[in-house]
Amino acid sequence: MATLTGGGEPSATVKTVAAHAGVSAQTVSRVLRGTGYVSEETRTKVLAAVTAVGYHPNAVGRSLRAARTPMVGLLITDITNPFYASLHKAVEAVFRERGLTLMLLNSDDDRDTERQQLELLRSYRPSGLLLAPAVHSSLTTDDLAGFGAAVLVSRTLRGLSVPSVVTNEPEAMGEATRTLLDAGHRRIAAVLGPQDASTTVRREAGYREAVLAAGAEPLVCYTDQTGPGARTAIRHVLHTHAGITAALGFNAPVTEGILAGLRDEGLRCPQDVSLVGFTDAPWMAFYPPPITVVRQPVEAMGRLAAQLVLDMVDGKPVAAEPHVVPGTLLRRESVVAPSSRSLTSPSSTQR
Amino acid sequence: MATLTGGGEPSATVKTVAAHAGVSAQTVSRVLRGTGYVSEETRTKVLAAVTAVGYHPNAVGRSLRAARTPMVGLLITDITNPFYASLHKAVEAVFRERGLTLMLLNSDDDRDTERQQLELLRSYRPSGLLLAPAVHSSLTTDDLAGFGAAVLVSRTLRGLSVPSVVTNEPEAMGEATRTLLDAGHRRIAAVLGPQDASTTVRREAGYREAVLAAGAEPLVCYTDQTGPGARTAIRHVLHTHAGITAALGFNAPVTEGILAGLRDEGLRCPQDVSLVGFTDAPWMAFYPPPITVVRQPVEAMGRLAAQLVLDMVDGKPVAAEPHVVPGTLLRRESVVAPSSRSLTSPSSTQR
DNA sequence: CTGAAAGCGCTTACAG
DNA sequence: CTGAAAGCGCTTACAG
Repeated sequence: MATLTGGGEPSATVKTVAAHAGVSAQTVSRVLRGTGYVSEETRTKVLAAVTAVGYHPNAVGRSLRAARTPMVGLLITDITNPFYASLHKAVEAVFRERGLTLMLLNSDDDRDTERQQLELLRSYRPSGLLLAPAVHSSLTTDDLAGFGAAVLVSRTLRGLSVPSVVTNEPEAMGEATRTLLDAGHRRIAAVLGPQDASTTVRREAGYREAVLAAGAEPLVCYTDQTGPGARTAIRHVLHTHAGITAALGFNAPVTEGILAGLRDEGLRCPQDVSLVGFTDAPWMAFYPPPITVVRQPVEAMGRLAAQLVLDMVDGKPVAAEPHVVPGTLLRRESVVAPSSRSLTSPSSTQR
Repeated sequence: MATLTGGGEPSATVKTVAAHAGVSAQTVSRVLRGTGYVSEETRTKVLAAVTAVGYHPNAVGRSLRAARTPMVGLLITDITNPFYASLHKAVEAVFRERGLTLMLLNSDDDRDTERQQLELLRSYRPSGLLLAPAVHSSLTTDDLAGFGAAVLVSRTLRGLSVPSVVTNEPEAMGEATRTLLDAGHRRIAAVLGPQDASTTVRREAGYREAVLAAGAEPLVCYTDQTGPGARTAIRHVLHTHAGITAALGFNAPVTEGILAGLRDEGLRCPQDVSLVGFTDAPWMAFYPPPITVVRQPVEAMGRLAAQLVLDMVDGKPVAAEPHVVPGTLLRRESVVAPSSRSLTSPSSTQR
């Protein structure tokens, strides 16, 4: 059996290069950074020496001297949520162009893990931070001092006076709800995220306002915003509240969970239960039926949030009020008029 | 309008703490790292000083002295591919436990971006690297020297003699193909990934062997392994090859794209075209019909790959041969016997 | 246009 | 059990 172990000969430094080129270390530094005047001859000599000795710059040395690392943290709750994966991709593209590294950190939506990860990030002396706070986050404005540029994305947090980028959740959720009301639905279940998350609060507000304006009764349940959680939740609400003919999904995983739960109960979408999701996913476009959904502009949110961080890094003033990027309702085929089934109890259709 | 700019007062260092506690800097260091003998009294004094002056360790200083950063890179092609998102999550969990930071890098499946990102990672003097190489990667074993511990995940690369973690792709793909053959299908389209990717090569081999053993004709097409790419590809192959009654999807996004393409063509799954996917996704379990799929053990692959890096970091020997984690076929409802439609041209069903 | 000196924050030998 | 000294690799003033 062939085996390998971690190797590692001492690597070349600016000094090695300097010695090889017959110049000083800071001349090497000047050539590499492209700053200050260097004669063309010296420049060529140095570059030749760089390849000759196989020199690779050491970011750690540079960062120590510069007091800041050209790195921005992105602290989210779960990378397997496609919304955050797309957010990471959009943010990374902006930063890469500017020569900044993006460091991804997972909080698992846990308050202590969040603090721990933030402490880790802080130890690298990053230039900035993009943060989607954990549900019961204990972070304060003081905790975010020292990150220089800090910006909230998607979720906000009471008492954190930091710029933020969000969607027009109340309006978008209101529109989604009215789509169902207009189709004739009166008993519409809203399957939301964690009760105290700002995203839940804002989306619930839009839902309640629309439902109450139509003289209907709000039917909400809270979940951990995962598919399995939503699957259990929708089944429970169907059993405890008779006559539900429509549902609203908090995010893409929750919308998945609702469809799974409906299937568990032997209910069809949209014939038995109409559905509107919040946050699009590729499969929703060709699912039978294609799912009507509020498209969250995740790329735009990511780019804007990244730009705010860059502006703050550059010392430009940034508005402290939330920056709102509007979502749009994509009308597909998962909403139809309620059927007569709505009058029978769901348990009668179970096997 | 309230405005904020990036702040940042000079932060406390070990010296600040030392002065406050009336001890030396390296005593502070000893207390913080928990190494060597320190009297209980000194220890208490130092810890009090740490909170008093608001000290936060600087990883940059530590890394410079230690020559290695407690950081491992994970270089993948696209974080919005759920397989890689889950891989990141699994790997991160293992490393977090060991106090290692995971740094996510995107290559966009581009050879130059891959080199660029690797160079960036190298500048941080990381302790290791987990790599899913780009399709036309130009990396050599030499390029990976200096990363100490390097391990390939999911994809391998000819000429790279580095430990790797893969699935039993030929066997699993063979089994998936035989499921379709056994149901009576003879014209089975395999919608694969990029032609030169090791994953494509291995899965195609399993497909071809099974098809040829059954005396049928292989029908393969290559894609960029994204949903939109697969959507175009399946439509094209349906038009150029008459009588196709079944399809095999290379990964989750490709399986999505196949379903979208079938819908475009007015074809139903499974009545008109049976389907088997490679790599599971949550929505596949309750899609109508639930999709039969080869489940890739992504968490197990991630944990194993992470463990190999840890072993190499610890100087333990690691087998250079590929480490194979077996996938399993999940039989759901997207495979049925071919119908008579198979005798009509797909264009006749278009509107 | 180029170089000698100092220091970023930390930890590793080496002395007491 | 504790401290004075040196140095990790780089870049920033400061001189020539």
